[in-house]
Amino acid sequence: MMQGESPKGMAGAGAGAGELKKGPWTAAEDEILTEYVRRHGEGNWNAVRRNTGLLRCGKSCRLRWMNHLRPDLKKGSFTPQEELVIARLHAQLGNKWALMASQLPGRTDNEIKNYWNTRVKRHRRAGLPLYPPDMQSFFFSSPPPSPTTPLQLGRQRRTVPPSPLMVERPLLFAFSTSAPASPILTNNGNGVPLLVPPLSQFAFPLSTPASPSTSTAPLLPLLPPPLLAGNHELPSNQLVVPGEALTAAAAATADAFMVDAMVEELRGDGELLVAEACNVDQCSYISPHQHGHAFDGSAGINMKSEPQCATESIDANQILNTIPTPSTVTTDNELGLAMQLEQCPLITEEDWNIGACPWNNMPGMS
DNA sequence: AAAGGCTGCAACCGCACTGTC
DNA sequence: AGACAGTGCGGTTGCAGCCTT
Repeated sequence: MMQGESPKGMAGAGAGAGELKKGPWTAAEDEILTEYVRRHGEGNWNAVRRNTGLLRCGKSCRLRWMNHLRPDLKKGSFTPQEELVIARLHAQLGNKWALMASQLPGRTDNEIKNYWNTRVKRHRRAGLPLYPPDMQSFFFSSPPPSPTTPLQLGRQRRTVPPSPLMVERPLLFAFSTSAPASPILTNNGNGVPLLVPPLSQFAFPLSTPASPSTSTAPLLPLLPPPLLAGNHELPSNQLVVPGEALTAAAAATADAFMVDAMVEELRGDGELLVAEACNVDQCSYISPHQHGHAFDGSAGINMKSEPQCATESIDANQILNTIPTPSTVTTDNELGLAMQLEQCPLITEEDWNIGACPWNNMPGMS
């Protein structure tokens, strides 16, 4: 029985006036919606119903168009490259499906979300680490938090969910040696304490060994953790730095910028094309309080301003070597990673490499 | 061959944000 | 300033098809 034809969902042809149909879309409905969008363009989805008689709510129309009818959608399963991008994006952003989708042309947030949730289930069942080992070691000096679940996190809407890299991002920053203030002890939402340095201590010191004295050009577009974003509603168990808050837009921009660089990195053939090394003043994460331009109030994904920066190609080892090791920070998560990796001794870096042994060749993977 | 379990995916739901009046 | 509509997002649900026993 089709979902839309179930007694519960039946609100279509036979339904009373004003009733909205639910369930799977029919080809005829698709046709109507496609034709409407072709004529009027996207947006104003509630008008679809008014103008076409389609018994679907605006949200349903939008969803159908965005996820299935858009002509630029890419069909089929994810490529290994895409899977790697998703894993990396998730490592950096957490469950920011829309932002991730914006970096994967032709893919939808729903698609990515479904893929990832499936992956989480598989890996959990198989006792495998969620992220490739190189990412575990690169992004996390401690392991990524376990996949978010409602039980663990509760409702987190607009509260800057603790994405793995958000959680760990401070570790990728060098602290200003001239600023002795203590890091702020906060919480990642899972009850795991985090060390978040005051914003004033964030710096971009990851200069290349070749130019160790020039600290204005970061190797990676690493950004202050959005945990500090003042416009975000933070969970009560997270502390903010008063007066030194980034705006949500700035934080989103930061993520988008970082994602761009990451995708760029993946596009590089063999060599890790890492960063568009920027003068800090030119980078778009700067708070609008400091720079009035470049912030139009729109969300981050549309604000991928092209930094006016020189591009550098840097060997990955350089980056790894320049990332400060937070030797004094040991969390439950770190212990967890050690245990997790120990439990999976057969999974090597090679196993995760594209082509060599894609994830879907792993045990339990189809 | 049949039954039950599992998986992938489409769609819905509720909340939050944004713009307009 | 507040109400409202429109939109976006992430979590969840339910179903069809496949797989296993």
